[in-house]
Amino acid sequence: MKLSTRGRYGARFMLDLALHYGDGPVLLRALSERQEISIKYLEQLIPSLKAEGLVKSTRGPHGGYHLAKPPSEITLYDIVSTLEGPTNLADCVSTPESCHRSETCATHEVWEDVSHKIVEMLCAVTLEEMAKRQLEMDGADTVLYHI
Amino acid sequence: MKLSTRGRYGARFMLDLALHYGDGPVLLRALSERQEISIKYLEQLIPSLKAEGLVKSTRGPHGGYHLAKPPSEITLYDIVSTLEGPTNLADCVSTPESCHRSETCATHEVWEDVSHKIVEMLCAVTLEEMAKRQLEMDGADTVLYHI
DNA sequence: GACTTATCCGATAGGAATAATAAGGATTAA
DNA sequence: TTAATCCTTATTATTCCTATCGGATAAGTC
Repeated sequence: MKLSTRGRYGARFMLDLALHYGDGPVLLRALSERQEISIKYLEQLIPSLKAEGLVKSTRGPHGGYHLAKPPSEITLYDIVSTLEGPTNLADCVSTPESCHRSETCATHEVWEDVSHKIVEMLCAVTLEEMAKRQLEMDGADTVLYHI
Repeated sequence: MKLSTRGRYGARFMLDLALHYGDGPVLLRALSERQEISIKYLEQLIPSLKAEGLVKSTRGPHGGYHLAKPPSEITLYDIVSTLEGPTNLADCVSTPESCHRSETCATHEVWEDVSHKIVEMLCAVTLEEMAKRQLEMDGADTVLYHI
């Protein structure tokens, strides 16, 4: 039922890139410090995100990572499914042949229905929207601190 | 993202009881054979379901298990949350203090939103509905076999 | 062309959770 | 007395998660 750190850390990584979209490459070390996630762990997630065409990189000095597309074109579903595989409640949803009961099992149908709705919800959330939300939260904080 | 076997097998166990609701106690050995789940594993799940008031038992000869309430009053959420704990995408949803970033993290808000909607979906599915679905599937099968 | 900076790649390892089985005996009720 | 649940303990394999180390490769910089 829970996401693993791959999906959760990956979402934070991508959100950070979205917040710096258009500013040139983001230095991994700086991102790692902001998000409090080890560089080495992020390095494990990045290849999948690159292969999926969500992230690009620039090597060498002043290099780093940046989104491969505008934040409005990247959804939470893209990120989570890339890093964790199919976002289903049970394996029988994506591979019905994994359980010989699939065709005659009412629970299979229910897992399918709920899983499909979860996919819809994740698809509905874009990085643009998340970045907006983050900026609003940061703004609210600033106001509080200045009282 | 996936449910564990506790939630999935638990759902099958409860659905089987729902299908025999009103017929007296269901013999665990018979249910175990129908559902292809070992008795010993089911015995691990049952105490939680009893403690939550979802299942009752009758000991001795002709004993077995039966639902503690009508199938219409038991939801999939009752079953899954009893057997797997909070149905959240991240721990920070149920226990925000588990991550010091919760208050200033946009991903936290998103996990919260999606998790709440998942809860709503699971609450909307009753055992009565699932039993109905199962009977319809079985009926369809029967028709096919008789062609 | 040497040097530096940063990404890239592979291997590994501890730890936790999951999944399933097993054995044996206590308890209850027909 | 017998058939069933109930309860405890143990064990075992397996997978997943998380994190870290060391070095290879590429691209700018001087």
